[in-house]
Amino acid sequence: MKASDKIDDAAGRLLAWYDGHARTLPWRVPPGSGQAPDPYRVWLSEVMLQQTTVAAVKSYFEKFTQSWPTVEDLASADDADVLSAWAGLGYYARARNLIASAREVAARGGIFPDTEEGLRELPGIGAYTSAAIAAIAFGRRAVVVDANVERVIARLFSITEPLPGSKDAIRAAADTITPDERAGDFAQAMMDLGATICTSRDPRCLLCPLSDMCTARQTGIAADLPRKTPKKARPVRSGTAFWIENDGHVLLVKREGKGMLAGMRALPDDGWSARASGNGEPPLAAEWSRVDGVVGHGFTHFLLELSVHRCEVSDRVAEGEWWPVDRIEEAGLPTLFAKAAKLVLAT
DNA sequence: TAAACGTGGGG
DNA sequence: TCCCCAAGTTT
Repeated sequence: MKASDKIDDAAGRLLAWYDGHARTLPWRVPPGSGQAPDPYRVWLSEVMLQQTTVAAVKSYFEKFTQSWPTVEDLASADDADVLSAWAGLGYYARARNLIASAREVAARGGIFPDTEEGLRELPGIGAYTSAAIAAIAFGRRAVVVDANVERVIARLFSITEPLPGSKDAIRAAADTITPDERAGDFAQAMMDLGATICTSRDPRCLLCPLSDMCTARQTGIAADLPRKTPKKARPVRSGTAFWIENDGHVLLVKREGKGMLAGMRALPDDGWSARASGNGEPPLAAEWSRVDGVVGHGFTHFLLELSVHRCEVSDRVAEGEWWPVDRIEEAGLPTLFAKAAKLVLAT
């Protein structure tokens, strides 16, 4: 039986609201259109949307689907082209996992797994994304819980324990209102409600189709939920990037490993990291000059103040790609290094 | 379990 | 300006 009689028709209420208020999004099939969603586009959009706003994703989704219309197209692309196309979107492990997943799916004939369990085995697909794809692309009932749903459910049921400790309780509550039919529409309706009505700050309860069943609204604490455990302060690190030029070309390197910006093109640097500032030592002996100004950049877990030093060399002795300076915007630099390049070229 | 992992926009 | 936050996953 449901948690409460009052909440019984939350799904019906929400679906009716969605039929009239669904956002139009490039990766979305309109409710009631009868079109079958393309699992490739659902998957691609869901990965891009992980911790990333709809506004930021739109242009990337268009670019990717135009360059690679099918999962086989993406699977056969060069890694560097995919990473370069992802540049600026952040969380670059997503792009590396995207390539790996595309190749796995292509190897299976281009057919995506159609269950949560099957999807969950692809790299870069976790609890949320597997549920979302199973529901949206394949119509399977799945409890889809993202940050929007956490917020809606915490308020609807007045779950006051702070996140992330309340995740299990929130998921259990979400389960009680998840319908067997129209699972994909329901998931997207919850996310649209969270994104447009049940917003983090200043929820617009007067427009909410569930307002009369929302216990947090009844007690006036909706805007205070969900509570969250306080975050740690971010340390500030400093570092240096090096702009090494030769005959109108600048030296770019490929970042190794699996950590920060791994796999991405970058300027050489002095080894700065989240743990420690850089040592300031340039990668080669030359007549260096410091570029005026500093690049401030906020990562999730630390802040970086990046200085830029530049030099002109007569021989291309260093390891890396010599990239035409006047085409630096096509290099697919992560935002940090794009900012550094901009600083150099502004002087 | 907690930390690592990007970025841009809004209040 | 600064802090919070966004369709989370991996280790």
